[in-house]
Amino acid sequence: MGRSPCRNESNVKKGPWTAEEDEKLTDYISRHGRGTWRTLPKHAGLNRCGKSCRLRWENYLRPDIKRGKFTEEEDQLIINLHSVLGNKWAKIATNLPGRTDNEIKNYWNTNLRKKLLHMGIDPETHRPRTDLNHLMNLSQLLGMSNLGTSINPLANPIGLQADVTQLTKLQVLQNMLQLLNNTSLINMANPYLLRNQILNPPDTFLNGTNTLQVRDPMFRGPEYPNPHGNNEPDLSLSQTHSDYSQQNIFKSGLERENETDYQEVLSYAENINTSQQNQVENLLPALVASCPKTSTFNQMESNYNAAQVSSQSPVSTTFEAWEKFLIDDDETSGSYWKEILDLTSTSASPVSW
DNA sequence: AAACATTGCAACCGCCTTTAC
DNA sequence: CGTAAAGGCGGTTGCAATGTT
Repeated sequence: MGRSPCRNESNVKKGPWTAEEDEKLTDYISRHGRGTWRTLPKHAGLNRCGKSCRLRWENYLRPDIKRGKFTEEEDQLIINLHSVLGNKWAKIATNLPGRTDNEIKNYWNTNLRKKLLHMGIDPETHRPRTDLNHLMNLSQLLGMSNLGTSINPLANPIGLQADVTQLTKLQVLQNMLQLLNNTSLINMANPYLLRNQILNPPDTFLNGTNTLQVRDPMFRGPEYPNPHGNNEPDLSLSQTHSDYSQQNIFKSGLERENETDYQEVLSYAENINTSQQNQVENLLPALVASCPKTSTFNQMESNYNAAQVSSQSPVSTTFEAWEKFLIDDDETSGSYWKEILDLTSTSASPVSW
């Protein structure tokens, strides 16, 4: 295939660009247009290879480049697009005007990736992390949050602690279920598992609402409505990030002008395997997006149905289904959790798993 | 204040795809 | 149709800036 031009040009300069070089490049392109990158350096009086010039122009000098911090909306869009497209930075960049693929890639690796990891989401797969270290951290977090509640139940009048507790519970549960499924380990002695016989592979946990359904401000758009009509942030469970993001990604992302991606979405959606759909119908609701492969399938299905989802009663969201599932028998849930956590901690040695 | 660690990001490298001949 | 050149992309690196001990 084609050679890499820079390798055979031994005398070309490398490393950071000087202001003078920038000026030469900008000046040349503004007067003559881009032309052929290979011949551009010679004509512009630059001792650089064409590739280097292209990179400098595309990632830094181009006049339409947007500078400054990424907004919440951009964050959200990148996360959503990444769950659909994976590391296709160039494709993702086409949906964020003024942002370059390199910038988005760097931002993902330095910020968004860590954000997701902190939330217990695997940034590669967009699914809950299933490594045991993380699981144990969550267990600790859960323990701490319960302790805090018992010490001073009035310390948090707006219920943030309850949110953290609930979220952590959900995360622990989801992680454990996936662990159990991944290892085909079904402990028949555990009443919780007997009650919720889930023998399908983890992908089948997903029932279509597979975007991040976590009550974290990071995942909420500014236009997210507050049903209580006050100025406080809406921490209710009545709407999920899924509802918001599915519309958001559709409106501001794929649908806008990227016809290829949009068609891709539709073609995936049209190929939904109905038997698989039926199979997952009665299973547990999904909390987060899945790996790119299944995520693509599910998210595209979700996007395709976004209009329907948004028109449904807000009560019938996935997150609420989880909440109901966990809280229905609140009096006994404490013992359930104790059992589960005990089981987890005693089973956490590599030998057991 | 100095040494060390971490972070953020521009730039490079190598591979793949597209284009021209 | 085959091949080489050029463009484009994603992974990785190197280094300056910043934070921590």
